[in-house]
Amino acid sequence: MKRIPRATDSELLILKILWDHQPATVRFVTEELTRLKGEEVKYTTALKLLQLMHEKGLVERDESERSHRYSATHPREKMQRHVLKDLASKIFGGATADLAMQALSVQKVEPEELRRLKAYIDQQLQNEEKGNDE
Amino acid sequence: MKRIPRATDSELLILKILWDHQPATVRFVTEELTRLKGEEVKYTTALKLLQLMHEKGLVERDESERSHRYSATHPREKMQRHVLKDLASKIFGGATADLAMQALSVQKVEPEELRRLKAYIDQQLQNEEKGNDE
DNA sequence: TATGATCAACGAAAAAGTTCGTAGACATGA
DNA sequence: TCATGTCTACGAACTTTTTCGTTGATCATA
Repeated sequence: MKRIPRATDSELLILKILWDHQPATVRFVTEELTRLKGEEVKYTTALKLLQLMHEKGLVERDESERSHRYSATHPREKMQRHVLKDLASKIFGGATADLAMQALSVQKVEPEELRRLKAYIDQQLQNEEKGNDE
Repeated sequence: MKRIPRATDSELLILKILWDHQPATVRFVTEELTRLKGEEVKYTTALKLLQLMHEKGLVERDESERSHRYSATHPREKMQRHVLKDLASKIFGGATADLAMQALSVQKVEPEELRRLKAYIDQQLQNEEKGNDE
């Protein structure tokens, strides 16, 4: 049960790129960073970030080829939960339902999505009745 | 429509304190910070942070007494949404319903809370039918 | 084999964020 | 008035995060 290290803003951005395009080379990450940030990011900048993330254990590296391939160590959902938890403790009083509601009001959510979420909640309630814990 | 400035981690912690105890003196914030972080925070450290936040427009200051009283500029919910939005853009693909679901799975949510959330969703769906936008 | 391109590693500078000591203003009370 | 304590302002040291230039190795190809 290893602890997930804290990711900085830039690191989160890189993780997002990796989850979508894993495994990825430094070159690719550099170009994606440039695209997402809307300003040029130098190759060595991306390289350094990935190296630091590798030291921290946030990413894994396949060195079998000259240009290394990087992948996120933790799956997207796990990391998202981790980050949300951190955020919740920081500015939400732990009331996760509040967090969920605020999340919904961030932007317009499609009715279909809302129904999906509702179904998820119903399922949670079912489990509750059965006395199941997570 | 002024832009909300980006808040750092320490600043979020201070905002949380302010929302609960507004308006507050530097002295009070110092003590709360110490309590929340579990390690002593010096008075001038809290003062400096509040001063910087004031410059940024994150907090307002009542200088009518010798010990100034600080308050958060933006209400809790607004700021929470703002931070969530920021986070969503960083690691969620914009799928806010996903964010909401992850939020719910961060920790066990009480059935009552779940029902409250469900009611909220129903209300959203109602509005949808009526063709109301936010 | 020479030339130019690409790569990882590294170190250092720059930027952003945090901590705190010191100084001077003001207040309180002996 | 003098000593003591609290307040704001300020600047500097320090830490963390981000950026990038330089170097030497590897590779492709003329």
